[in-house]
Amino acid sequence: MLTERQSRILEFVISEYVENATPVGSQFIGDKYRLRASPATIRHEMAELEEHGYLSHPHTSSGRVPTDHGYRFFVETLMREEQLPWEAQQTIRHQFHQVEGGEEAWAHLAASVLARAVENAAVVTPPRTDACRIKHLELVSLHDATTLLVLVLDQGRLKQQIITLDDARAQPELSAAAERLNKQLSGRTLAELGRSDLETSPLERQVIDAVEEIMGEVDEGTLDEAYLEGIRHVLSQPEFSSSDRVLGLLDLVDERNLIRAIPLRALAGDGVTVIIGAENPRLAAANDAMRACSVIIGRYGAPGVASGAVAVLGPTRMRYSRTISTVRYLANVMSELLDERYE
Amino acid sequence: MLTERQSRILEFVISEYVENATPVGSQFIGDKYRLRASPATIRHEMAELEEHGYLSHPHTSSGRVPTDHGYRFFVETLMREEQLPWEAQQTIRHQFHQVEGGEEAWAHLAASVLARAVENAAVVTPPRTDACRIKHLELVSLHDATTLLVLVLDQGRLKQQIITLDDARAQPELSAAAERLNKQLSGRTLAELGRSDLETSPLERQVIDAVEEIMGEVDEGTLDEAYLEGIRHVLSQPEFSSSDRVLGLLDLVDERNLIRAIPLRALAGDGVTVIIGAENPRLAAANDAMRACSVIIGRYGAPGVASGAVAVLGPTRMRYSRTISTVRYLANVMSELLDERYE
DNA sequence: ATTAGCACTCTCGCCGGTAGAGTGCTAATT
DNA sequence: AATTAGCACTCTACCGGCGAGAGTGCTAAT
Repeated sequence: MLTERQSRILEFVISEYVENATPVGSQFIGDKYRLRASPATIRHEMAELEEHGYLSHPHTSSGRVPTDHGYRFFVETLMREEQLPWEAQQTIRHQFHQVEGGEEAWAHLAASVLARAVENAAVVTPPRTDACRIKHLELVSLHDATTLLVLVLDQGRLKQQIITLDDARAQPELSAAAERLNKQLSGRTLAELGRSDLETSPLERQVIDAVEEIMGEVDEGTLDEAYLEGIRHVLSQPEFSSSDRVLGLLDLVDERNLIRAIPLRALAGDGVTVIIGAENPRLAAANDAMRACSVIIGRYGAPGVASGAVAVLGPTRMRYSRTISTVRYLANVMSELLDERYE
Repeated sequence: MLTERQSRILEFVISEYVENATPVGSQFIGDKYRLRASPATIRHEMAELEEHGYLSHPHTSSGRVPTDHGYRFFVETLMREEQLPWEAQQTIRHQFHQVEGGEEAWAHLAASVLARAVENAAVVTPPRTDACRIKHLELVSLHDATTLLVLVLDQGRLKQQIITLDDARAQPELSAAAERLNKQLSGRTLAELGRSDLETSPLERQVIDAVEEIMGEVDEGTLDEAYLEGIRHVLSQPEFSSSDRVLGLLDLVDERNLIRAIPLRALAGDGVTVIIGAENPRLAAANDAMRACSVIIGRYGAPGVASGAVAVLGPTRMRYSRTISTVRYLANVMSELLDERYE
């Protein structure tokens, strides 16, 4: 494995490269970090690190650059996760008290806060449960047979759908139907809905169909609802100065592909996951520009009750320590707030 | 004013520049458009056009480029608005039948369709009325004193807010309160809410406060709800190849500034409005990159009942005829659909 | 194991030269 | 009076060469 000195050199190269985005040379490292070794020695060590795949060479005679492998080693063993400064913690907490809105607004806010905190792009999904339950439904006549179905699910999720009934119905009749359905359906999940032992009128049947459809979508947990903020930060980094790379990343953003590409669901239940560069084949295949990016993902909420994900997307050349602790902190804050709000 | 030939030359320069994004010279124009005139003559005319401010010169010896003024003249007098090809019309109509969702989803879809159709960025706001009316409200107990207020407004708009009551209340009590409030408030606007001649319990008072807050926001017509799609198209144009300009535009996108900067509200009631380059001082001041952009805005819906705006943002070097007719067509389609859905 | 020394490589910025596109002006033509 | 041919001029874009600088890899000495 790596000697003490090699580790230190690797660490220095990474922290230097992260800061300046330029390949770093042996002399510079020796000077700046007061290693008791001449440039030649450091070169020697660097060559060794390169053999092990931790560093690489843009071309014959320029300084070293970390590889994905190098970053991985850094994250795994070299880096000590910093405590998020108290001030930063306060800033984040403070911003959450600004808005009292639905969960969508909440997730949106979180994405925005996170993007600002880590100066990279951030993705946050609103909290979702695995199998949601009906809490309440309501029918409101809009116009002729056009009717608004309002569905309140547990954890305060709210869905609406406009349905067109077979015949026009007056509001009192709709209200009566809604009341009957509420008695029968309240507390049920989608699965329990299916085997409907309940006798139904055609009107009620139609409403139930719509309810099933909505709950199917919700259970499926469409990631299209995720919020993305702050791509601007990523694109302003020097590695994306060439315009084709910019366009590559924008493709992801525009078509919501980015969000689909990030395998939020397939994560270890807790803790923070780090995906560096081309490590995840799905991401790398999705887009060329992604190969120069890392993704840090954390989960919040309680699995099985209500949970969501927060993620940061940035260049591989990223301040991992800072980013990881911010993601972890934000996930914790969101879990707390979620707890406060519902049982 | 301009002679016949000058007009033609101006038209040619614009159409050529729009297509190729390179300054266009006298010889080229003469060759391609079979003008019965030598390059020298055309140069002469171009010099005249430049004096009048319709064309300009990147530097001493390169072809001409249209100015904002030139585009304006083109849009005003030279251009004949093309009928949108039947095929394009069908494509647009077709896509609208895909989704039956809330108005948010609808506006989002429209933005996406429009962006694709004109290959530029598109902004669409969901339909809003000037003064909305309460149709129905509902209270759902979530946890202790934490309660979800669901508010159905006219035209099927739906708002939710989580409120924390002074004391915990059971669901039956909440339902009863909701029913009482429905009887009293149904059909009222925000203004009519204020002078509440109605006697209220503390619980009801609290709910009414929340309702007022929500309706205030809705009436205000927060443009944050607008949907933006397709910036990618704009940024891939050659005029945005330099990365600082890219960042400039992204600033707008990211912070929703773009949407705020576009003065959707301050428009002539009907028809399509065209803002070219720096013509609108607010836009030009908002962002440097905007000076190279034009905005085409159309309204849909019936003013006073429910209306919204659709807009396209693209480089000043844009296919105005095509864009304008697409915006107009889309606005008409959306008006129709809105009519169908509600009275 | 470390290091000094040295040759080597590659980038980057700079200079100058050239080809090409296009203009503006003037004087001749219609 | 409008048009045009002719010509000098200007500016850009591109290419090759050159030197400085940074950094490496290797070898031989410590």
